[in-house]
Amino acid sequence: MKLSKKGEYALRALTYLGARGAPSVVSIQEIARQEHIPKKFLEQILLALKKAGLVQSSRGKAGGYTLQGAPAGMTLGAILQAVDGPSAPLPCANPHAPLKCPDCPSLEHCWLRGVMTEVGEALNGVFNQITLADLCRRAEESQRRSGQALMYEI
Amino acid sequence: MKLSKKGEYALRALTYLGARGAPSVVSIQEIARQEHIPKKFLEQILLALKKAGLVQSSRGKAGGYTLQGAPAGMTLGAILQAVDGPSAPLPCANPHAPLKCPDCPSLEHCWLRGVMTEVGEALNGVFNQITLADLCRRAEESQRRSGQALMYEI
DNA sequence: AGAATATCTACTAATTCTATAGATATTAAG
DNA sequence: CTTAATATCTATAGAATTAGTAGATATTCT
Repeated sequence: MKLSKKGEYALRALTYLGARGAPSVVSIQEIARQEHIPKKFLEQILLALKKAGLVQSSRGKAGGYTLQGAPAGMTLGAILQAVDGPSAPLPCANPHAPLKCPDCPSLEHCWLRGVMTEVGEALNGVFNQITLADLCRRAEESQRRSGQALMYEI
Repeated sequence: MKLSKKGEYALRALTYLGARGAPSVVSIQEIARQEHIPKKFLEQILLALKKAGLVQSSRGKAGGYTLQGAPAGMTLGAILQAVDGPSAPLPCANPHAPLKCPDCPSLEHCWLRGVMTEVGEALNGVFNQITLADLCRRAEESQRRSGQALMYEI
């Protein structure tokens, strides 16, 4: 239920990219500075986002990251799964690759499985209805209200 | 989004109580044995459930625990909150007692707050729509199918 | 009095999460 | 061709949370 730091940083970084409007190339360093995220940690996060196909990167001088695709097509669920890995309430409640829970005698005997699979799907539904576009919109509203940059710039 | 062991054990224990039908008194030891839960750990869990008003207890010989109220009135949300404490995606996204997140300059400047508050409420909605009665029903179905006791009895 | 139970507090062990370190590869520019 | 700025990758350390254990006390029934 609690958003992990990885998740939070991923949302901040992607929103920062999204708020740039046209797909511009932004370095890890810039994002880290502006959003107060440890640079080396952000490295790993952006790498995970890249593996998931949510951002593109270019190396070398003047390299950096760019959003891959429109913010409206990038759900909270996809973002969090990219950095935190797939998540089900119980190992056996993963709809795609159900695993026997360590304590259960077998998949079939776990009576929590059915309910928890449904719960997990309902939770995913929540995360999949919110997109990066929503986050960007909110961030810009907030920026307009305060007259300040996204998060920390004063 | 992963169910904690405390949460899982709480659900199992309460379902065990609920499946007894009429509010009968059951000892920690019996629940622990039948559901394969470490006894001392279960102690703490039942104590938390008692503090939250979800179970009653009686001490002394022949003492034990009883459900407080009907299973249909006991939501998954209430159960998990009792053992794991209140939970919001971010500290600032708690609808009742919002706290400044460690990294944020202030509550007002956090543009994640609005979205995350909504997400948290949607997630709570999911947990509050499922009750112990649902779990008991599922458990009994499972039991009928396999001809076995709730979880482990063979 | 004795046996079986719940209650309470403190502590230890295991696991997961967060962050850092350091080496390598790539690219642009001078 | 050298330098500077960047991404990439793997390993590890440090911190925090979760899971589980231990032991003493209080209560109740027989």
